[in-house]
Amino acid sequence: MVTKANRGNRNATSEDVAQLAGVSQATVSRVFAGGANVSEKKRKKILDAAAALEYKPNAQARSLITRKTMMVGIIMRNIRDPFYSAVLEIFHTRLSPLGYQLIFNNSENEIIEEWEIAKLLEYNVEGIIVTDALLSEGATRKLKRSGIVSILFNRYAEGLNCSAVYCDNYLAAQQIATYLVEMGHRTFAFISGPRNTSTTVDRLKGFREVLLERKIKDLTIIPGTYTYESGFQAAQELLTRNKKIDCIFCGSDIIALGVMDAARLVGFRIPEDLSVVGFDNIRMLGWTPYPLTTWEQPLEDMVTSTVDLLLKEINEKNAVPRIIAMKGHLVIRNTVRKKK
Amino acid sequence: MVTKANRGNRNATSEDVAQLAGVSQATVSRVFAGGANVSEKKRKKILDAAAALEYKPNAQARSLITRKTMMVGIIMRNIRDPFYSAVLEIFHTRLSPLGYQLIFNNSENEIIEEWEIAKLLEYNVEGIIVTDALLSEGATRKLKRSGIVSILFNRYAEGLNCSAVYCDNYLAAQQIATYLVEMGHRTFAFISGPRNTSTTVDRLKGFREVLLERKIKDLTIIPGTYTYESGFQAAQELLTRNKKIDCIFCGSDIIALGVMDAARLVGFRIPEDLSVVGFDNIRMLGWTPYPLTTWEQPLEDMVTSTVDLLLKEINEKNAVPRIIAMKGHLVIRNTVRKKK
DNA sequence: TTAGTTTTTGAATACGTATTCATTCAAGAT
DNA sequence: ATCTTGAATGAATACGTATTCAAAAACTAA
Repeated sequence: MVTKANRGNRNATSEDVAQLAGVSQATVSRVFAGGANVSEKKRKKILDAAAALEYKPNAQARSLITRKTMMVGIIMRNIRDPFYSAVLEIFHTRLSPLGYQLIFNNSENEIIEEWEIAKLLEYNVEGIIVTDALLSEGATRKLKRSGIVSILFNRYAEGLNCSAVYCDNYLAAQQIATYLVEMGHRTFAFISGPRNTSTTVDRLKGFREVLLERKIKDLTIIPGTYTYESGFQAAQELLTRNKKIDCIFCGSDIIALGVMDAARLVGFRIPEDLSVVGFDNIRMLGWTPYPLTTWEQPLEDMVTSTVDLLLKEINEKNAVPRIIAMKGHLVIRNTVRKKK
Repeated sequence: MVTKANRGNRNATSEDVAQLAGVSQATVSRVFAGGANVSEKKRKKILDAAAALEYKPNAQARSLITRKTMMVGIIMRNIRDPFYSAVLEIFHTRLSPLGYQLIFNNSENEIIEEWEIAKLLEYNVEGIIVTDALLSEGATRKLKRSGIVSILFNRYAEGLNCSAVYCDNYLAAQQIATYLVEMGHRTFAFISGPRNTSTTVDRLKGFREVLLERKIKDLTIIPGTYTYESGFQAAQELLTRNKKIDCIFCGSDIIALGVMDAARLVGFRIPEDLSVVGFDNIRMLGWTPYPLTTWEQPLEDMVTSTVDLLLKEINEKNAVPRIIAMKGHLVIRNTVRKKK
């Protein structure tokens, strides 16, 4: 038998609570939505009734009326890279206390197309964070028209009308190059991520500029995919050529690990025979086989900025997209040969 | 001016589409909800109108009426462990094509309490997956009462009335122990995860049984936390004692990496001076410094089983909780000394 | 006391969809 | 032509909440 009390085993609603507490549904709502004035006496009664019925507000019904879902979508590439696992963890740590739920999406694509955000649109997320990838023009337009904020993390695109937070790769590459040259290196290789991404382009630009200034021309470029295997394979190629190479600059730490393992396998000692520099400063670098000199991305700060930007754009309708570059710094360990 | 057409910049609704197509809202709904019969002529008109207005169904409104949110919560510990990054990726790969959205939650707790699932309840997820942790009794009861399915991944609890999918640790430990004894080892250490978890208890049981059978009593147990640092430190302790140890069995690959690095640092060669066995078979083990012999968990199959179970319990009201053990197998690489 | 002010409250409504129910429509059988 | 049947449709309703509006209640000041 379905009585008023058990409602066929459905969860209690504000209506049920109202009935038990002897008030109207509106008053119950006022208690749980916060803000509005409710007399202490009734508030207490309502809270008691709610506890008795194990009442919890229904998020779907709520967002239907408030037009706020308090959900954010995150689309990640390369979640298996420890750098990005950390990114995800930190995003959750930041967003959860603000009451946002995080809808996780994995993608293997360099550019996120419309079909990949379709479900997030249906669910009316308030914002979308994209890490290590771009949004297609179509996707960006669609988001804009739907009034959904989007932010690129660790990538940016000039014409795209989309906010971004990234590590200043141009500056980083300049400083890395300067350091390497000062340490006496003359012939370089750069194992990058995919071509034509802001990350790769900026790093290449910064690195090249420094070399040009010093009249060094010896730079081999091998685009890769930010994976261990990609680094391993590129290094094998590089090191079995006739040409001697002083130093390999890697687009990510994971690439660098592949490079180091490949190099050691062919008999190169690091840093005596070959210097290696990474990028990211993932936690693993504290592990003994990989004392990698690298560029630390200010991960926590980058996430904080991203979340700030997200909130700002969610609240300020028509905010102008911003692109924020963050600095980072060189972490010197033990994979770059000292000056002779 | 707010006209019928632009509705103050809100997204188009089924009502808008209906109006433009010259049909009723009900018919529009029938087209998008699928199943029901609609004449080809009108269907075409509706789809055209929907495309013109960029209509997409509103998930919140839909779930309010269908009582299905098509959302699943996942609560993960140790997301930085590559094993669990992979787990997350695979869960997404499996669930996404089924139309489920994945709400990601991170937790550092061994036991998930009620407050950690509260938001997921408000959002009416249809199920909750918990990896590498348990649900508290209170949380389990609450979920049950709310009609939300919960499944433990890689843990189980006897009395908890909660489904689980895990790797048969008892069996695994038995086979590992057998292998190690046959290889001639006699003194052992086991660096486990946290005490009193099913994982640790089962492995210990299996390992001990085999040793007992062979009258070997030399087993030192050090509980840890499934981290590199935990393994590193435990190994340092173990190896600087007077007591000689043949072989260390590690609760996870990541622990084993810490152990190997610590051992090498103290001058032990692996496997000549010390054998090490891991658990999980994470991808990193293909990397050259860590040719770890380990137990492979059938990751893909475990996720598949978990998803199957999840769907089954979501659809069959009152399904009996099931606990599924999966087998896995030994992967022999190069960190266990061969029989003399 | 009374008039005026503020706070508290409930009835009614809207959010955007799926579904029920009754009605219309088209087609096939006689 | 009529009757029967099944498909196609629209009107109305429900899902569970927040919010508006007007009424009621509780204070304040005189």
